[in-house]
Amino acid sequence: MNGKQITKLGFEKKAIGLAVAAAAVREGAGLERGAVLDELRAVQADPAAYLAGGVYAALAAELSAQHAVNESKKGAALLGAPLPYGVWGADLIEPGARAQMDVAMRLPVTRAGALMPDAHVGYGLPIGGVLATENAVIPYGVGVDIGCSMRLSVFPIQPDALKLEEARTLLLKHTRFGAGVAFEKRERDDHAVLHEGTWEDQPLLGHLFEKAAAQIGSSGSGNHFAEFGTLSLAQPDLGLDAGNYLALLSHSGSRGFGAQVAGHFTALAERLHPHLDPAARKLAWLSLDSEEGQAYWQAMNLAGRYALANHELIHARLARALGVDVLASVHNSHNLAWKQQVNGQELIVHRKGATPAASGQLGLIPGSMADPGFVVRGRGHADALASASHGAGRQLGRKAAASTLVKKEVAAYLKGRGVTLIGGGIDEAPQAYKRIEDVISRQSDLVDVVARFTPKVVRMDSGSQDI
DNA sequence: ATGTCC
Repeated sequence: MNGKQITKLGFEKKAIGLAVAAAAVREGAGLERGAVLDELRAVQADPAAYLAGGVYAALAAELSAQHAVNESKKGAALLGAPLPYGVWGADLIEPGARAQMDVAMRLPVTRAGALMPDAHVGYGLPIGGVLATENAVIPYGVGVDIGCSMRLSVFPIQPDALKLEEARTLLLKHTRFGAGVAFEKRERDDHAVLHEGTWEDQPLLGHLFEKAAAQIGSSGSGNHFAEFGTLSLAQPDLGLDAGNYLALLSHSGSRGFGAQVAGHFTALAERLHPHLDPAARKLAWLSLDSEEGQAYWQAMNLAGRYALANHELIHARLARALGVDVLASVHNSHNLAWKQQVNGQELIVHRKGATPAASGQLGLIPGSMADPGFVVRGRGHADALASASHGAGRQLGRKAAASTLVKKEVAAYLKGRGVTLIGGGIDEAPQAYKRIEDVISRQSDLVDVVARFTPKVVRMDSGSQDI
């Protein structure tokens, strides 16, 4: 028996030599060439049946390995062209974000998608990207800050009744900002989310519990904020009369806990997809049929509840300090994946910096530290997968903002709008963001504006370069 | 986004 006959049977690479060697043994034992070829065909047809032992075991193992690689490559191949997807505010979106969305729309697990008008480049899926997949979840389709969210509390207080100095003092006393920060031990609050049994369901969660318990109620860094301002209702809504109210708006996420969950599972997804096209490496997914996919789903949802708990504590502390009950509140997550019916099929809808906007659903879309934010009500637009933007969106990256913006101009912008800033890096300057009015105007078919929030006293992380 | 390795 020679290599040519073996190759003709369809054996490849290392399997050729192993098949030749096994055939020589069988011919040596007196078998006719035709019978040996039949045996080789049988091994090829069902390698698993020959793995246990015998002359064909090594060949069967190699064939099984080759089969697994081929299946993996087949399952990881990108579509030749992106599936079509809706884009809102295309004139506001940089080409890089479109290119990232195009790659996401070529994943074999993708079924639908949309790009919101605040879109800009991120890791894997662009910020402002909405992606619907079938039976698969993409850790970087959710993002690093799992469960990043917004909360608004409206108080029974006239906006001018809270003096500037008192607002500053309250924010400094009751919020904590910065990477790695936590409340001092005696200041630490408790929350029901810390008493869930979920923490004991995975070693990773158990390991991260102490960090989560230490950081609960804190706000983090980057674009996270807590701010007092004026909520203006032109018409009665949210259970409130029309008018102006003192309100608190916060943007916070799942802190170190969520970041570690995201890092762990995206690395795991990448390892499980070694044959994924390098262009889509950061979009590696986990099947919801797999143990890993179920573990991510559980951890992601816990991080989502934890992030909302952070907001609840921030708002509870400040409401208590003000000595009032909250009149009305709105909250929404904008970095998360949800099970959602899309064209009659249950899909996994990832929103990475996108506000859920089902028909009638309330949401919050902030502008910047010195620009208005909006309470919106979703219109449930099917092509947008019932979503809207999560903010104004960056028009300058962090580095570009730090190198091009001038402190003096940022200070003038704040002064012109009567905004007092505590902390705040220059990379978060209003000039680093798109104009919120433009972004809102591009999505009038996705949401209706319910109310306007005008920031007055804003606290953010100091970052490396204060304004 | 996060003390940049779970």
